Amino acid sequence: MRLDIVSIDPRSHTPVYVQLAELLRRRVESGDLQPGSLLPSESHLSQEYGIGRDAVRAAIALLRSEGVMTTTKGRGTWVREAPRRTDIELAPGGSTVARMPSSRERREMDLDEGVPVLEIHGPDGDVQIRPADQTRVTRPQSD
Amino acid sequence: MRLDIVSIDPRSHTPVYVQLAELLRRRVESGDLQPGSLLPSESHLSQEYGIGRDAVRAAIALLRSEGVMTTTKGRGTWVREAPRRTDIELAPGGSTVARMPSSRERREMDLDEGVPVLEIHGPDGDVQIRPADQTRVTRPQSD
DNA sequence: GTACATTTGTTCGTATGTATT
DNA sequence: TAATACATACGAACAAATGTA
Repeated sequence: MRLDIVSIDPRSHTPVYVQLAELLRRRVESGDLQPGSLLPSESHLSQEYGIGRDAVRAAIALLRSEGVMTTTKGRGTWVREAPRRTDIELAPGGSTVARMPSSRERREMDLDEGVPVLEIHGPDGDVQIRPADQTRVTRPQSD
Repeated sequence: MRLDIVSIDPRSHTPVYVQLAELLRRRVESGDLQPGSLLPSESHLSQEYGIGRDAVRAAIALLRSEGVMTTTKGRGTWVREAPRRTDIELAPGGSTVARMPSSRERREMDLDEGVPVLEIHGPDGDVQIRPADQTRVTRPQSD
């Protein structure tokens, strides 16, 4: 049973698209919208909430940038299913940093929006770049 | 050898806003636009390149999402200055993953757009969340 | 303290292009 | 082919934040 906010107030000081994003995020977090499930179309959401299509698109873009949703042109928007993470052992003397990929890297590695990359540096200056949503960097209990 | 794009072709199959983003990114990478420097206003860029303001905003939004630019309402857009990274030693038996922060986390930690967070898990289940652009996770050469 | 100019933010309207079913 | 859905792009208007005279 849900008592969440189900309508949007255009007179609020909070932008309409932020309200919609929060509403949708809450539905994901509560399990009401399961990973893999399809969202209503932009036009549908636009009409359902009585807001402009730009606002719907902005809300979805925000959630995409957080890695919560993923959109396919001509098909629709889904709640993103995060892939399983593979453990990578950080070498002695190694290090790792995270950052957002450039557009080119995102294209070449076929990354969803809102997915960072991990730069894993070995002790000899070698660098490995991996999708952050598929990676967990570990250090073993004892060497 | 590639000649840099210095103008924008509205008939190209590459979207206008992507062309502008690439153009600006190249100017940053080449050092022509230094970190900390102010971009021309959206209206100025719109007129200079003969494109709509929406396209300019989309280009800048793209660069923000990559952590390249940062924008302040009412003031302008700057080339982002990345902070210095602090080393965090990954504990034996610990692990770390990277992801994008939620809107709330971004607000609470005062993170720029396009900045991931690192979840640093200790061996005892404790979790530390740090801005990825200020953090380097290391493992010492020998324990 | 006010008023103003500048700049970014939000929203709507409209049109066209591209991808999928 | 047709219908549906997302992507790009233009214009326009007003709101909100900032800095300055």
